[in-house]
This record gives sequence, C-alpha cells and structure tokens, in this order.
Amino acid sequence: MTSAPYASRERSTKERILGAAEALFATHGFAGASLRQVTAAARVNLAAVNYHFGSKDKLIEEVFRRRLDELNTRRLAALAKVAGQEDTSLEDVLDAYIRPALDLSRNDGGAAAFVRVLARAYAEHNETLRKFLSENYGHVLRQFAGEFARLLPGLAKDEIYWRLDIVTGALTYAMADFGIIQRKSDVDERDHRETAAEHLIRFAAAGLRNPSVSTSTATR
Amino acid sequence: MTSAPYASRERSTKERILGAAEALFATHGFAGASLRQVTAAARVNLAAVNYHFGSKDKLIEEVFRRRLDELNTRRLAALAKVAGQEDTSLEDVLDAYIRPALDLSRNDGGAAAFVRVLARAYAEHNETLRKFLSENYGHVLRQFAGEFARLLPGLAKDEIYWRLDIVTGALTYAMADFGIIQRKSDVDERDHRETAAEHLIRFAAAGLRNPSVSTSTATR
DNA sequence: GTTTGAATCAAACGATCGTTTGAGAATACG
DNA sequence: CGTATTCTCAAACGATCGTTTGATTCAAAC
Repeated sequence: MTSAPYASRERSTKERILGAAEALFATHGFAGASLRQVTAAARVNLAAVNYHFGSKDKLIEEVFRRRLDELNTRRLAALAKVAGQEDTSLEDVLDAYIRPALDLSRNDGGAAAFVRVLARAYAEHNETLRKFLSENYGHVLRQFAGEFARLLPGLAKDEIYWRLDIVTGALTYAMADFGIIQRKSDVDERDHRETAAEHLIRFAAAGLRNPSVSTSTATR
Repeated sequence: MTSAPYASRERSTKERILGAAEALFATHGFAGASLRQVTAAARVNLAAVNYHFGSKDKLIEEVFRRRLDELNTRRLAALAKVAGQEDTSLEDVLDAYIRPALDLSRNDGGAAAFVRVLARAYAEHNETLRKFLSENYGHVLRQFAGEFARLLPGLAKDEIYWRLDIVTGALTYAMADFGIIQRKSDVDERDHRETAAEHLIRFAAAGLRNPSVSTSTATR
C-alpha cells in the first residue's frame, strides 16, 4: 500500500492538519494563525506540517485546492442541468452559481470555515492567490457568463461581466456571514443560509434583468 | 502649547505613522504588517508607535476611527440633502450611501488604502471590530433604512434590511477592488471607480425595487 | 529476524515579532 | 539663562514565529 502506516487513526494526519488549518485560518487569518496552533488543534506534531506539505504557504494552497475543486465541480454540474435548455430561467442559472457556494458551508462543518477563508483570500488581495483563483475559476466564470448572455440577449458582454462581478461580491459577503443582520438565536443556520440564498438570488435576478443603459465608456 | 515641538516637519509623526500603517495594513493585513515595516515606511523610529499610540492594537483602532468619522459625516450629509423630499428617487438615496464610500478612495491617495483596510476588517470577522463598526454605524444604517422604507412602501422592514445588507456586500467588494475583472491599464482609476459606482447603483436600484415575494416556499 | 523506508517526536535553530528601556536631543516655559 | 516637558533614538528584552535536525517508532518487505 502507498497509504500511511499510521492510518489506523480516525483520519489521516494530513487531513487533520487541513481541517484544523482551515478552521484557524478562517478565524485568525493566514498570518494570524500559527503552525503551533494548527498542529495543536490537529493533535499532531509541529514538524508534521513541513513534513507533509513542505511549508506553511504550501499548506495554505492545499486548503484552497481541496475545497475549490469541489465547488468547481458542483457549480458546473448544476449549470449543466439547466444550460442551453428552452425553459431555463435566469433564477435557475443564478441558483447554479450561488447555491453550491452557500451549500458548501451547510453539508460539512469543516467546509463552513472555508467560505470565510475564501472571503479572506479576497481581502488579502494577495496577487499570487488572485492569480491562483483566476486560473482555477476562469473557465467556470466564462461558462456562466455565456449562459447569462443567452438568457439576457439585450446585454453586452462587458455589461454581463460587470453585473456578475457585483453578484460575486454580494455572494462572497453573504458566504462569509459578514452581514449586519445577525442571525436570531432561534433560527437554524441552515434556514438562515437558505433565506440568504433566496434573497440573494431574487435580488441578483432583478439586477441582471435591468435593461442596459448606454454607458459612454465601459471600463472594466 | 500642546502641539508637537517637532511639528516643523511636513506632517507630524503621528500622521505619518497613521498613513503608513493604513497603506501597509491594506496590503499585508493587520497581523501581516509589522511595526518595523510601518515605522520604516513612515521614516520614524520603531518606538514611536508605542509612544504615541500605546500599542499596535490601539494604532489599528486609530486608523479606523480617523476615516470612519469622515465617511460617517459624508454619508449623512449626502442623505440629508435628499431625505424626505418629494422628488427624491431611489437612485439618489443609493448614491448618498455608495458614492461617499467610493469617493473616499479618490480624493485622497491615503484613503484609497483604507477602503481595503475596511474590507479586510469585515473579513477578519473580529468580534471586537464588528462591535466597533456596529456602534459607529448603527445609526447611519438606521437612517438610510428609514428613507428606503419611505421610497419603497411595499417592502417590510426586515426585507429592507436584507437588501441593504446585499448592497453593502457588493459595495464592500467593489471598494476593495476585489473584482475578477481587471481594470484596463489605459483607464484612469477615477473613471474606473465612477463606472463601478454607476453600475452598482443601477444594479442595486433594480434589486431594491423588486416586489416582495411571500417568503414561505421560494426558489426552485 | 533483519532491513528498509515512512511517519512521528522532542528539541533546537535563526529570524522576526511587539514592546520596553534609558539616554539624549529638541522645544517650552519660568 | 536653567528647568521641565516632550519627543526621538539605538539597543535590547522576552516571546513567538516558520523551519530543520536527528533520533525513535511503526509497519511492511524480504
């Protein structure tokens, strides 16, 4: 076997590190969470991170790759179900874009932390991470833009990307649960996110349907 | 006098520290930017931070307070010009909410960094900072919500706050210039932000005007 | 049973962090 | 002027950071 000899534990050392890192990066940031905190939370030796991942930066990359691949797949699968069909509504495509992102934080307790990690990555404004995201998401975004263009024939390509950018902003914000609106203690988190998704989809649909205005020079 | 004896310099030590800290916090985060970087950029001795501000945390608070007070004032002033009047449009109120935030980054080179700092503060998800922001912005948000309620009589109060939250998310995202769409090199940053403001306002107006739906069972 | 290689561990490495110190320079005030 | 106060500065403090080392433990290969 190529797998770890120590695999008798519930989860492998690598997975425990990834999980702990995800949670701690979400709450303390990449620079704020130390490898000592991470390894302690994972009940793993300090040296394990450098042994399994090489460095802290590589660990951060792995945290991203693991979840992004999943989100990538889910979004494209959801889009494939509605793309190109005659009775597809704008809300259906928005749902395919928004729901997998919000779902990611419901199905898995660990993934809930990741959405905050993702939002933080945007805030970090790190050029390396930005490039990494753009390379891994460029084709996804392009596919969605194409489908939106089909459903909104009145809008220019530039305009579509502008509006998709706004939707992504609101989605990122919602995923990270940044909102001013505090979830009431008697409301389940699932329900809260479901409500957030519904509001977001309806709001975004209205914004996207808005007829285009001749804007002198389209910049972005 | 209570002012600094060394005041013969172009700007005081405190102000130079604040400016440098703002810029470095924006690019490297609060934990990522060290006081040695900050003091070096400000051409100031390392000990000056603890002498003038007490600690790094207090410095962070000061960076926030300085700009937030200004944004606070501008937003309320802009709102006062249109609130309660007969011919006020939804776009006018949105403009009062959105433009001061985006303007902050155009009038002053230093303030441009702050909008990223602000966005990062949301991402940090720090409970202390969140409380600080909510205490300093609660009344502003309430005033805007009241005006929106007047212009959108068909919407419940809860619904208003939900949608304002979405607008804030997209605005935060836009302020930080997170967008996937890169600004073309031949486009001035002022024009870029102006275009961003226009898109955001029109998008948000459409989303806000969207008639309310009985929330019970929604989407899909 | 011996060998082999992967995985874990305690301990230490040098670097950098935020903060403190104490002496000295610059200004204010009598 | 002399004294007091404010500010600056180089240097060092202890703590913590990411990383490396070398010995040890474990499971499988032969």
